[in-house]
Parts: sequence; structure tokens; C-alpha cells
Amino acid sequence: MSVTLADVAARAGVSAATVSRVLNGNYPVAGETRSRVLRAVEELEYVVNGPASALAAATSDLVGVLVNDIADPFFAVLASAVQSEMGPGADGAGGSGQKMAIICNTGGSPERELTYLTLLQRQRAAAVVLTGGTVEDPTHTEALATRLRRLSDAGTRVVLCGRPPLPGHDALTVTFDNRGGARRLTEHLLSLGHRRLGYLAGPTARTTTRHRLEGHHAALGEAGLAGEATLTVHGAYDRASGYDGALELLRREPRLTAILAANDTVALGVCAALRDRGLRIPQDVSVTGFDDLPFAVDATPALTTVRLPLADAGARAGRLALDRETPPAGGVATYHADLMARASTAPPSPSRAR
Amino acid sequence: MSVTLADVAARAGVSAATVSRVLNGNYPVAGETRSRVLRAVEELEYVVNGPASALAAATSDLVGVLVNDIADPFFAVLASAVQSEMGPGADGAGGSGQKMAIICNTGGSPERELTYLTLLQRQRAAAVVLTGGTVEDPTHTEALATRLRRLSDAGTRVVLCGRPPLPGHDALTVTFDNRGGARRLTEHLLSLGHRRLGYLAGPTARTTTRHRLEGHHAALGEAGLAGEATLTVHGAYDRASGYDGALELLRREPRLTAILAANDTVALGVCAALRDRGLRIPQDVSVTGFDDLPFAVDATPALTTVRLPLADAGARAGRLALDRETPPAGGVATYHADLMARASTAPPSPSRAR
DNA sequence: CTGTTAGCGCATTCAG
DNA sequence: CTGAATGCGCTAACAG
Repeated sequence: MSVTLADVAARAGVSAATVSRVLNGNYPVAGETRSRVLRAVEELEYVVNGPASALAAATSDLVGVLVNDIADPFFAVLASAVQSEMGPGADGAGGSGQKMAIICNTGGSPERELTYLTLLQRQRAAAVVLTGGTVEDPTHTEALATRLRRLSDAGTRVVLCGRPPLPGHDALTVTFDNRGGARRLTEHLLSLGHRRLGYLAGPTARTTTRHRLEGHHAALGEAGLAGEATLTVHGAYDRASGYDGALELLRREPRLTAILAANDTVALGVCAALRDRGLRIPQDVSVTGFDDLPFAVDATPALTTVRLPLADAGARAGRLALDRETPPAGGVATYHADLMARASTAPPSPSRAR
Repeated sequence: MSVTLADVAARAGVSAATVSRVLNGNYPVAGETRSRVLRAVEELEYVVNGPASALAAATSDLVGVLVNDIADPFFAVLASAVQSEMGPGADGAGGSGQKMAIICNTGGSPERELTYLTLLQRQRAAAVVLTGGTVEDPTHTEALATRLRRLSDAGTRVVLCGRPPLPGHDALTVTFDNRGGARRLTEHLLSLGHRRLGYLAGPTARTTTRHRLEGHHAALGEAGLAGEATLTVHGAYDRASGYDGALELLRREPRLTAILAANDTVALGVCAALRDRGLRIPQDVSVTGFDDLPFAVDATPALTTVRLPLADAGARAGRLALDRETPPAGGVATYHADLMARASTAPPSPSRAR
């Protein structure tokens, strides 16, 4: 078969235990012995058997990262950042602490989220990072808390990134001020003079959707427009629902002067729909996104949005997962969402005000 | 500690072997016994120990996916597609064949590619999928072939996706007709009447870069412009090099009427640079991308590019990796790259022709 | 169809 | 500082 520890030991004229010690570098080993072992490893092209050592040591060097869909830039950037803290190049301690990230696409499905968690528990993952908003359903929340508790009981570190702390489990959390971001976006539009706003919300019953909507309503309330602008349509976080949603909003209120999209991707769909309807951005209708993904600045006109520090947050989550950073007080770190006012928003045109 | 197979066996009043059999579903087990075992599993909340079974069975259910950077949409889409063929929801055979994808960011570095391959060998990965173009350096090519041979010798399936077959190793390959795509793009511009083209190539010494450049030159040659248009600048596959590269091309040849970018992301940078220079697209300068990533159609003007069927190719690679699909004849499947003529290209304006 | 018997390759006691 | 012995939890023959 394959070359094993014993083969290396024989070649180096030492015991298997010694080889193990050299390789893991936890125990003192004589310099001479050490180099002899290392040479044998080279010569035999020995590669540790991960499963075997995971079994013996009762812990693997796999880290699970749950995302809705890795093809969505939001999650890709987050996952990439988490990644950046492990594996070759990250080098948290000087070499052999190589962790590997298992990326799991849940597709936003609660069941799959649970299934993946079980799969990761089966792998005896060293840590698990759950990214993005989560479904707000008591049943699921409880099931999730239970699963996570089992994981932490089994020694797996659990970190939440991009979602609020989970009731029933004290996982370390890195989250975004979605409420504040949405509020700033709405205030920005109101200050430009907009009064008839359309809001394209994300999928119902998700934390992210709710928080952003709450921020929006808060701003509206402060401006004394609480009751008025309940023009809201829910949809998925994709371009198509942006397109369809924009048309639906216009159907309901043709005199709309601004549309707030659930995120940048949705905003792109909104822009496409408006263009197809012959409406100019921002002269006829202002549009805002959310997240400030890389493409936002290249949209035409450049998208006014709110910047989420995804890379920072992801990296932070990665370090917390690997226990390389002291946890924030209270276990929760919240990142601010800055307004990026660009060309897709402007004062409403008097003509459309009618 | 944690509950084990033996615990379940005791609870169900059977032997550990039987439990293992019902869980893996490979051997015939009496219906009655089966359900008793399953019940015990439920009651004890038993979760298989992955490392232990991997050790005993000498194979894990981990699949490595090497990408340059998962934050780059090109790789994200590819990886997502590979993913889609495994894990919950893919269900290739009816349930428990759950594979998990380990995504490895090589950052385009040959050394890291090798390191990750070793790490995957250590995990006894069931398969490895290498995506994207590769560095063309004899030393690296050989080192890579050696590593891959070790992997296949150890029983790991190796699939290449988005790069040409590797000399020295007969891995299954799913690749794109980069040459043809670049040729079609160039022909498109030539047929519109362009004669002064600028080419923004990817990083030097990479297969993708070379193939696209070759296609470009082939088209130029056929048009009898071989010697003429050697206006080429190399750069990374990112927006910034698109921006800088466009400025550099314009410096070298201010009368340029078209720029072919290494890919869509680079094209976005080119567009930004042109706009900043007060040049209109496509009236003053036509621009083309490559890949047809989701955002290409939302650029303004919509980007003329070449469509790579990333999702199809990724899924195919995933199935091949899992041995769920019969390999193509010769072990190599090549996907065609279709021209997507959109608004960023048009005949050159007579005024600029001077 | 089911139980028994051996390891899989390594990390750790515990002695020396 | 090093070696010998033990077991991690599971699968895979081999019998029955």
C-alpha cells in the first residue's frame, strides 16, 4: 500500500512514536534524531494519513463554512476571506497548522443547513462558520441551536458571520449593522427630496430581510412618513426578482421616484427593468443597492449603496474559528455599514412629482 | 465521550458489523433488524465518525476543488457547479453518498497548488478537481504531474476543468475552446471594420492567456494583419489591470478603435478607464470581454463577449470526479465558446480613423 | 442474513 | 529524550 509512519520509523532507525513527535512538533526531540526522521520522510515521500491522525487525536483539521451559494459574490467574498486565514499562506503559528475549508452550499434551505451541520459533525470538524442571514422560524431556530450545541459539545468551535446571535447558543458572532445601513440609505433618499419610495425586500422570514426593512421603516417613521410608504415587495436575492419586483412596484405606484433594492444584485435587475421601461436613472427614478459588491461601482450609473466590510468580517470570523484572536466582549462584533452615495441617486425630477 | 457504533449495536441488540451494514446500505440486512438499528441510531443521536470510517475503508468522502480565488466569479460559478453534483440535494445514488467539497484558494501560485495537493492527499480525498488555467513552466508541469500521479496511485480521481490536458498525466479533462473564442471575438471586430486593435492579455506563461492570444493572432493572420497589430499588454485578471492596461494601450496607440480584454472583469476596468478619458463606448472605442459572467450583460453598454458554459462544465467535472458519468472519448471534453455580440462593439467611427 | 475477528495508521499514555 | 504498548471507531473478510 502506501507508506506509513512505521516505514519512516524503520528507515530512520527510531520508533513510530518518535516520528509522530517530530511531525507534530509538540514534544522535545533531539536535533540529530529529528533531522534523521525528516530525511526519511523526504526520501519516502511520506504523507500523513489525515483520517488516521484525526481518529487518534479525536480532531480533524477541517473547517466547515456554510454559505447560501458560493456563486453569489456576497458569499464568495466572505468565504474567500474566511479561507485566507487558514491553509498555506495563512500560517497562523508557523507551519503545520494547516486547516482546510469545506464550503457547503445550503441554497438558503434550513434542512440542508442542518444536514450539512451533521455532515460536518461526522467529519469532526475543528470549527464551523455559518454565514449570511438565517430563516426566522422558531422550529428551525431551535433545531439549529440543538445541532450547534452538539457540535460545540463535541469540541467544534462555532462562529456566526453575517447573522445575529442565535438564541439558545452562545456562538461567537460577527455581524453587520443591516438596520443602520438601510436607515442611512432611506435617509439619503429622503434628504434628496424623495417621498414615494418603493422597497424591494429579500425573502420573507429571514433576519437580513427583516433588519433591513426595520431600518427602512425607522427612517420613514422619523420623517413622519410611517403609514404612507408601505410599498414593499418581497423576492429572492437575485437579478430576476429585481427585474420583476421593479415592474410590480411601478404597477402599484407609477409615480414612484426611488427604489431601494434588497441588495446590489437585485438593484441590477431593477436598473434593467427601468431601462426597459424607458425610465432614466436617476433622473426619473433613483435606485439603491446594498452590500457594495465589486460590480456596484461599475454599474451605470454607479450604484448608490451601503458598504459591508465583507472581507474584514470574513477574516475576523476565520480567526475566531481558529482561535487565533481573542473574542470581542460579549462575543459579538458588529460591523458598521457605510453609505456610498454614487450616481444612481439624485433629487426627484419636478416633472415626475406631478 | 461520544456515542459510537458499539453503543448503537448494544441498544439494537445486534453486532457492530450489522449496524455498519445498515448505515452503509451495501449489504443485505433484514427489514426488521434494519428498522431496529435505525431506531437506535435516532434515539442515541448517533453520528458516524468520518475519520474512523475513512481510515478503515481507506477512502474519505472529501473532494478537493482547487481554484485561483473563490471570490472571482469565474471560479465561484465553476466551484458552485462542481458542488452541485455532491452533498445534500445532489443525491447521485439515493442518499448516503454524501461527498463534501474542500475548496482551496491557490491564488494562482504554483507552490500553493502543490501544497494543497499534498494536503488533499493527506486527507485521502476521493477526488480532486483542478480548475482554471495553469502556469506553463516545465518545472512546475513536471512537479504537478508527479503529484497528480501520486494521487491517482493512491486512488484519488483527478479531473482537470478549464485547463488543457496535462502532459505526463492522463487525468480526465473538461476544457474550453479559448482559442476559438478569442478568434471569434477578433473576427467580429475585424468584420466591423476595426484595424487598430489593442489586446489586453492575462498573466504571462499561463495556458489560458496563451490560448486566447493564439486565437487572436490566428484571426489577425487570416485577415492579413499578422505583423501589424502586435499591440499587446499583459496583466492580472482583475479590474485594476484592465484600467491600467487600457491607459497603457492608448498611450502606445492613441488612434486605437477597439480593445479586447483578457476577461469580463478586466473589460470592466477598460470601460472605466475609457470613460475617465472621455472616450465613448462603442462610438470611440469598442470593448470586448471573455467568459460572459453574469454581470457582463448588466454593464453599460452591455458587454460583447464570449460565453463559456461554466456551469455545465463544472457540473460535468463534478460528475466525472464522482464517477457518475462515463468519461468522454479520449478523456477530454471541450466546450465551445459562443460569441455574444452586444452593445459594447460597433463599427469604428470615421472620425477616429483619421 | 448475521456475528466474530482483525486490523486501518496514528497519538498517547507509561516506562525507561 | 525515546521506545513499547494500547486503543481511537469503524470496515471487511470470514465463517456460520
